[in-house]
Amino acid sequence: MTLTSVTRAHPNLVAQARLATPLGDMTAAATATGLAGLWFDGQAHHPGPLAAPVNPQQRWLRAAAMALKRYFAGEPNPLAGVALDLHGTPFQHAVWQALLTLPAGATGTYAQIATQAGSPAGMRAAGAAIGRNPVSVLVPCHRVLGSNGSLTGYAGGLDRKRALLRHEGLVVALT
Amino acid sequence: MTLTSVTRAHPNLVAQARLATPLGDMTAAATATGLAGLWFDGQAHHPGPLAAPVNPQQRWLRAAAMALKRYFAGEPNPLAGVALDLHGTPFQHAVWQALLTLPAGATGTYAQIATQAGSPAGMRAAGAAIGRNPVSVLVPCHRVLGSNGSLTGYAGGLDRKRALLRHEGLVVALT
DNA sequence: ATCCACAGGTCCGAAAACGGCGAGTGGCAG
DNA sequence: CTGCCACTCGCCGTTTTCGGACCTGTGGAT
Repeated sequence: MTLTSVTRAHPNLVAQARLATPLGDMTAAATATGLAGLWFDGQAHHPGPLAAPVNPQQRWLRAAAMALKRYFAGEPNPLAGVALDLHGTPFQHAVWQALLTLPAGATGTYAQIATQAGSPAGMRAAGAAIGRNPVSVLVPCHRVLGSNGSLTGYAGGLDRKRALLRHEGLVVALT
Repeated sequence: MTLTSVTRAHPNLVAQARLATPLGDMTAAATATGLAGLWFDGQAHHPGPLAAPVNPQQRWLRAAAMALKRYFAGEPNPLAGVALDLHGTPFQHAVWQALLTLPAGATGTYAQIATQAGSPAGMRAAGAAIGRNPVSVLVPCHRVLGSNGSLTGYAGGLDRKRALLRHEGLVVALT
């Protein structure tokens, strides 16, 4: 673990804050350039305690708070005005970028995302990359389902995935 | 488990409504093209809660309501003016189509329907397909009996099957 | 730096199980 | 001999289960 520990968290965070949502409290983190992370408490791949100072007034953290508010109010395009500064491998960036093309109320499959990310056979890898999405909710990794329509997984727990989809007007049956 | 997240009902429903009948309340669903489903509460293979908005004024739902009324009033050909837009496999479509050739007061056997559907040896498969008939009552799956005359089964319960047949003037003994 | 081994996560095809059946068989009464 | 059950077994489309294959990310070793 000598050098360059990657993806655990963004290398140059400058601020963090706590944000409350109908689905539980979250931690947000930002660099000077944009929003870098947004995690539910205790979710999978949570980066753990952050070094950055708490500062809810930081530009991108305020923006994130407003975006979340807009999202849960059902407004379209909640990410407007929020810059993202994500940290990951090229493939991960491609995958996360693909996620952003899914509008609210729509869903995609892992295979679809993989194709869009330039690796049509890499659906499993896409699954892994999606699981590591650093910005929950706003980067809509919850809109990706298995090719048979099953929920298959969510870092924040399947309950939240169901809730998010339901909030977007989709009818979710079970598991 | 491993269930699909989106309901396995017709993919593009646009409206649903509740309809009352002498045999119990039903849920009806329609696409823009025609009536897509009609289920007794709690019947087997009920699709569960539907995504479509409630709208009793939708064209095919009004048509279905009138058709049901005509049926229970004993009028012939109650389906006149009602378009159907059913969702199923080719075989299922063939079976359901075959059902529509049975006039009120007449009965057929599973073997007969299977033959008519193009699969003379597939009576058992026909039974399964008939059980999944999405439009109860109006698509007369209740007019199919075992080759020995037994009732054998009905998604809405044998009591309703008996009642429907009796209403059509048939003398039903038992089982 | 580079390489290698391993873990994680989904799709797809084949195979088996599951029904709203019928026909054929064999045992028992009448 | 004839008729009636109870049982078994073959049928066939659909659904579900299961195992294998593939790509990337991580971390330790060279």
